[in-house]
Amino acid sequence: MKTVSHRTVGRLTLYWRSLRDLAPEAHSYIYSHDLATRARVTAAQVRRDLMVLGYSGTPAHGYDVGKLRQHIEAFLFPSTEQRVALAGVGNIGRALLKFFAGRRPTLRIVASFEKNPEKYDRLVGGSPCYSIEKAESIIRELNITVGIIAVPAEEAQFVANQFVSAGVRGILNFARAPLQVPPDVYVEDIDLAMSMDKVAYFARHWHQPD
Amino acid sequence: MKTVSHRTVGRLTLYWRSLRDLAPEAHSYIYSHDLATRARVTAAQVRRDLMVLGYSGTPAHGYDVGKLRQHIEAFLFPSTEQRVALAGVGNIGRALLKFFAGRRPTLRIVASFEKNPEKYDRLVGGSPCYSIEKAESIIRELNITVGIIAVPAEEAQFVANQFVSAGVRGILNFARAPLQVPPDVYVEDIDLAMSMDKVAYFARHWHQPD
DNA sequence: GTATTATCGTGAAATAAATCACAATGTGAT
DNA sequence: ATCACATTGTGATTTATTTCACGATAATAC
Repeated sequence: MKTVSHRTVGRLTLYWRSLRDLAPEAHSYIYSHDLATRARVTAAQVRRDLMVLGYSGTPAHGYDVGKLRQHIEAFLFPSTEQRVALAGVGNIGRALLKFFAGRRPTLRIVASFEKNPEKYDRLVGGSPCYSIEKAESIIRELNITVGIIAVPAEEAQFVANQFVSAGVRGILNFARAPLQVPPDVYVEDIDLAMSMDKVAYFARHWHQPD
Repeated sequence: MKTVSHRTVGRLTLYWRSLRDLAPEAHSYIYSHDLATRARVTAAQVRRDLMVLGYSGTPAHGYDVGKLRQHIEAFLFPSTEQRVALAGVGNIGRALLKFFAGRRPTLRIVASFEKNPEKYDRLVGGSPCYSIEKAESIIRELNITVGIIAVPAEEAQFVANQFVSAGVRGILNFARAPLQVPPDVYVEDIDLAMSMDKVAYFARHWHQPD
């Protein structure tokens, strides 16, 4: 498979969401500029992104909503259930467990891990929480391929190592610590403090139009 | 002021954090490659980023840790307290309130807003929660310039409009809806579902080395 | 049937960001 | 003093991403 831009993958989820949220009867076809408006990008960007799908619209009607959506789903979503584990059931961790619970049939958090004995060995946010000690064996056993890290910065690298050696291939990292992982493991960082600082900075300094 | 790259601003917070966390006595000087390792970027990237500060290191010792930190702080942080409001005290909103509480002296969440009457008119996560109806007047009154949106997608644009017309200049948006704002208002989107989808996608597909 | 029109797909150009590569610098060894 | 060295700051280059611009296409109007 040809390599697809990072950002394109992100925007495809925006398009998918827009299509999903269309009134079912109102539109059976949609134009690139309409999709673009909904996702707040340009029409050219939409058309460029959709090129990766191998599905074409027609000049007359644009894109068939149902078909386009199916092609995005085929591209973006796994064919079999993809399992996720989360480490660190503090403030953020618990909010994420609740947020992601039942959100997608093909992407499911099936376990969480925690260092603090008062928090593990019970259900948290809809899935069982285990001692972090058991992470490696449980991840293997349940065939988990995606990990979420929501532990303090000091422990993030340790958790990442456990995840990677157990077979996790993608990590969503909320810890305020840049992770060291093998090049074939994908890491997406969400650094809340950094984002906040950026917003505060640009709120004070004039910035270019979008 | 010359316009500074989006990403540079983000990385400066990483460098600042690295400097802050150095053992105070261990290093009074630091080299670009050392900072680079800590922030998991390249040395050239560090030097390029630091150009915006107008502070130079010396070829012999690298950067004076104290001075570099001061310059980053002067660049990145406001001179007077910058006030923040949050809308939507659900799962994510409450976690954010707790997460940001007391984190920085110059950046403080001073109010939250909520539609549901059962949740407002009391303290939530350390700051008072008001009816969303009062947002505009309270934002003006308290001179709030930064807003966090953690409401459902359907209400996000309404809240953004309130924020903007009350004088908010930067928005951290957790809603899964692209916002429409004037070009001089900065928006940073954190789309948890999109990030999760991206991680899941790239966990399944081979990707280039970092 | 032909002209008109709006849209699509995509090569080419523009813009943004990261990396390379090297002259300039200042330090310590001899 | 002089040399060798590691590091800095930055112009030039490369890579990534977005936007432009236009030929091709198919529906509709006449």
